[in-house]
Amino acid sequence: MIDLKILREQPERLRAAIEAKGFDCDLDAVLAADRARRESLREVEDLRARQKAANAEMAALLKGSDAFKAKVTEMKNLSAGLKEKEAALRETEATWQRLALSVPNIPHESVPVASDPSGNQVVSTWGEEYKACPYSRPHYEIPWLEEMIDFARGVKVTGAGFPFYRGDGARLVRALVQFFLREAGRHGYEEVYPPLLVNEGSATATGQLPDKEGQMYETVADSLYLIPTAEVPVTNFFRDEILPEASLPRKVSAFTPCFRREAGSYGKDVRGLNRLHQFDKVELVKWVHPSQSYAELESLREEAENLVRQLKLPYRVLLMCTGDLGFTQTKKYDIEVWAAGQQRWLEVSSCSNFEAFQARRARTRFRDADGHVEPLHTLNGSGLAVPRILAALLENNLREDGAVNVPEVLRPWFERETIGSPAAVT
RNA sequence: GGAGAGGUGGCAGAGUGGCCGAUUGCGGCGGUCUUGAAAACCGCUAAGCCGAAAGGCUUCGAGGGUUCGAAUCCCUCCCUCUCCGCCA
Repeated sequence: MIDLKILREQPERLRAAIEAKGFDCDLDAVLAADRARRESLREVEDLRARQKAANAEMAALLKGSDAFKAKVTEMKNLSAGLKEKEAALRETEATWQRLALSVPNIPHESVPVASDPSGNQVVSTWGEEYKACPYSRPHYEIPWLEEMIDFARGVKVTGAGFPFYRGDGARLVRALVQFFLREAGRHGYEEVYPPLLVNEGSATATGQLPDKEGQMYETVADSLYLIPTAEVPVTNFFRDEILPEASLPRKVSAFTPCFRREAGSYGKDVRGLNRLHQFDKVELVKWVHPSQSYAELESLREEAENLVRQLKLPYRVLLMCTGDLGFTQTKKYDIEVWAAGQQRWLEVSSCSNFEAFQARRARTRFRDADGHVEPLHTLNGSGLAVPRILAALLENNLREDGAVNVPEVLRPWFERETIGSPAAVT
């Protein structure tokens, strides 16, 4: 939800934001709905005030008296009028709410304005992009891959995009998750294991609803949604709560599977592990004081980068342009690792600031020392998403003999130095 | 899943048609007293919306309804607790 003050006082700022993000949103309709709602509200409140005043009078009157009866007759009329106005108000409120939820968040001034990904800025790179060599290949062409990641059986059991991880593959997933969570703990994040299904209110607060229903799996009988990211349940942890200012920043990490329908992206990057309907991710979420959110975005990005560096994967950081910003975000960094086999970059983390956009929808606020209550700022970032990391590890660490080196930092959980040695191939 | 009991302010807990945004207690904040503290006493102690302000309105799980008037009566839904059944 955008700040209503900005909507009313600086609509041009919003118009520019909508334009820069490339969203379709009729701001004039929103403004008209806002005016209609306020007018309608005034009418209703005026009548209710008169009704309440009459109530007090009637309470003092003798029940059966003529004066009382006269009042009842008078108030019957008023009540009928009020009922009509209330019905009208319900309608204007519903329209207003639907429209207000359609206004996207405003990009931060430091975000480059551009309509397509060519406007994204590479802000840093780490490690070297390996050139393709005679034995390098995309992970989905490694001969023994199906031993570790069984796509065919996943298709049989569920459908495309739901692989089985087996043996070393399953263990590698677990090792990565353990590593990510341990690092998050070291950075002061409280580990949380959230529900994997959320209700409509939660999905609305974080911005998945309305409009993006198509991206989430929905349960038929209970109107619950499978989470597309832990961001949804975790950000809603403090929904409808007021936090003491002294408790900020709050930092939570969460490992969960994520479920995405990816409607409309069939045929795009769908090979192997590049794009799945179910994948594992550790998500980092922060609730911070508004004055700190951009500093917190930088530290979040740094924490995510640190994970990739420890895995010794070459990566680059992109500052996303306005056209690549989501509906809810004001500023976003993507971290992409280099996958030597495919000779391309794979996005493994997305670190975003939402300012008060989600907090307003979720009614998560903080109270300062003077007792003032205001929405806080929320941020989140992947730390990290598993399958593409796995893909990059397989491709970058593939040796001439066909085995893959396992990064040093995963040893506490993986316990071996290589996987997929030629001997394992059958 | 079946039967029953409930959902009221930070917490506990009154309130069964009007003067109830709501008695009271606890907790929290401020003050008096005290060398300091405790105790005692006094005061304050919800959020949202509308409004330039004065002020007004909303909210007693959610949504409808009855009524001149609903925390209170009716309906639907959600949730919690107890018992039974089932079950990882």
